[in-house]
Amino acid sequence: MAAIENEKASRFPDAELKARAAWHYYVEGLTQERISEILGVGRIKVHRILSAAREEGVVQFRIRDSVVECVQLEESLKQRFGLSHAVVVPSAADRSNAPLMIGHAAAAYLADNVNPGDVIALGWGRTLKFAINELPRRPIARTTVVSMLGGLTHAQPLNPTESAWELAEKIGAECYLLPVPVYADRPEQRDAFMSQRSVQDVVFRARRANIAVLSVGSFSSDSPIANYGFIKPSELEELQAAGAVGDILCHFIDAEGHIVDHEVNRRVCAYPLQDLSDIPTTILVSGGQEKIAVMRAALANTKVSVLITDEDAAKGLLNR
Amino acid sequence: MAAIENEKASRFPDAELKARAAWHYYVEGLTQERISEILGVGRIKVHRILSAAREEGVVQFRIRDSVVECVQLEESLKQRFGLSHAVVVPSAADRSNAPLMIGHAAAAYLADNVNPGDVIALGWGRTLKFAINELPRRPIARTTVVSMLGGLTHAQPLNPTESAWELAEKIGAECYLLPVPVYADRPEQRDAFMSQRSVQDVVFRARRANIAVLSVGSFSSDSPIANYGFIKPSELEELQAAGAVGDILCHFIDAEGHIVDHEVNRRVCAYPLQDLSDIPTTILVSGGQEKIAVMRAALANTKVSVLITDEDAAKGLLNR
DNA sequence: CTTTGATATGCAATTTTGTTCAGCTAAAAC
DNA sequence: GTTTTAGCTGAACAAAATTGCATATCAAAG
Repeated sequence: MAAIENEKASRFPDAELKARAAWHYYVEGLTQERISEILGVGRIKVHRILSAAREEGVVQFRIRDSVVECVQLEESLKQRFGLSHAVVVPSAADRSNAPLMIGHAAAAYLADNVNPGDVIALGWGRTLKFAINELPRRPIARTTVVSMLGGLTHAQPLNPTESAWELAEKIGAECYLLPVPVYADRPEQRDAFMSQRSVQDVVFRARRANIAVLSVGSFSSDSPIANYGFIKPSELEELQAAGAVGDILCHFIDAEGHIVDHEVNRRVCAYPLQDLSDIPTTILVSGGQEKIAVMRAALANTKVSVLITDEDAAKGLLNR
Repeated sequence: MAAIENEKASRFPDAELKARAAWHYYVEGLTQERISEILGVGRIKVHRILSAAREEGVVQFRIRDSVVECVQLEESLKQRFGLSHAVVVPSAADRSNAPLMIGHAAAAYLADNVNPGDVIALGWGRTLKFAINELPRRPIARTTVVSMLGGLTHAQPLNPTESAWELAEKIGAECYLLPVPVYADRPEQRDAFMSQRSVQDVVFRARRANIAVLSVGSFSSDSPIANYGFIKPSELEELQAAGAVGDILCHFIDAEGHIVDHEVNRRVCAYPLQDLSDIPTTILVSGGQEKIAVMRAALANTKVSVLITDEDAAKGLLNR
């Protein structure tokens, strides 16, 4: 139970200042120096306040006109994969920024599409983290957030537990977490964990969710699942050798979207992949070149209703 | 009928470029130089594209956390004036920017509160122009915009006709205009104009609106009504001598909100002030020191349900 | 073919913004 | 009382954005 400290404490706890500075800077168009006079703080501090405001999503940038090409891709994706909705954003120029861009779009989508009373089942990933980060902190009545994944033992900045908690806080939701590690040490342990009453209870709640939000992971070197070290490099190789192209909800799947037969997949403490079909709306948030294969796999064998992605991935998915 | 040319033609008609540049700049955080490489245009052109994007409201800045003090003012205003809703934004540091800030808030409010099927009766003013400008260009089904004011004979950039048209275009609404000058030369002419079938028809439509959006004008020197010259300086003085504190829907009113008895008020071609009560939701969008008196007057004798203003004005209204 | 005028482009100077680093303060530990 | 540490702060520098101005481009008119 130890270290889930809410490290949220921002460097500038004064929301007042952040909001005021943001108004003067972004809306009124004043210079940082002028703002420093008005607020009576140093110019550099104004700069830091503004940085923090962006960082924490106090200011949100919204781009209204969509890019023509992206709109066409959205249409094609909907048709090709039977989606009810698709959002395609321009690809990031720097590969590593893809999660930022897609997360931004996901935040906008969620802000518009989460309604009072909704129950959100949440996956995990860098893209989702960005999405949650950019979400407005506006309470939505009677919402619930349920994590579909166990937590990390060594508390990391990017953590299913942390993400669920942060989302819940933003929209003022009740929050249910899986009080187990995402990967048990051995399959029998997993079974023991999962059969616990408290865990079953959370899984049951997830099953009753009306919205699932999740992303997929690839084997690329900067993937968190590869770096955090709870899967050994040797296991990653074995998985790839067994045909895995990536993971969805921490289940490793092959190119057809089927769960690969490997011990790791028997150690995962998560909402069962095949049960996603019980959730009416499934939102898949992922993009970037390196995710194309696993996204195609996920779309092939998992019911996805909404896809939020970028141009690169959209094109890749459509060019078979 | 002459010169209502839609001068909208922006310097950068390519919405594609604007949207792409905005994504890379504001969301991805790239430098303008980097973007110029990606888009294959000059660095300075990128800058100009971004300016245009802001200018035309392709990028929108939204500040989520509100300023504590402003929230308190909102509560007080609601109580004091029996409003159903109030929005208070920080005051602009430069007096002349007040319309920018308040317009921004009004745009956000309208974006959230205009629903399919709504009929919007529209007033006129610089603040409203900014609001419309910042509104997302997103069609809202079956909406209608009706101008509550006549037009200007010498087409000016700031013009009731132009504003209504622009709003209609943004939300994909049908648009009805009063095909007469806002001030007739003589009272009898006004009566003749207003009794025209086409005019009556538009006024009738305005009366059936469910939302009225309007602002008030003061006598300050930078007020458009003073500068555009369709009211003579001598008349402005007479009006003030007669107790007028400003105008609402181009009707000049005294401190109690009653229409001042003066010829100018018998020449105005506009939706009748007292008939505002026929419209369920009336949104008053105005602020800044110099508008306090006329805002108080308007609130005293006109049914206002929503007030969007700034700190200065809010404080002024509350300190009697 | 040249002129004219309107528009677009990029250079260069200037302003604004971002970053790094060393010093300062104050609370906690010794 | 001194040391340690963490957190701020702003000066100085580096990078980026902005603006005025001169030049280029192109279409219509002469």
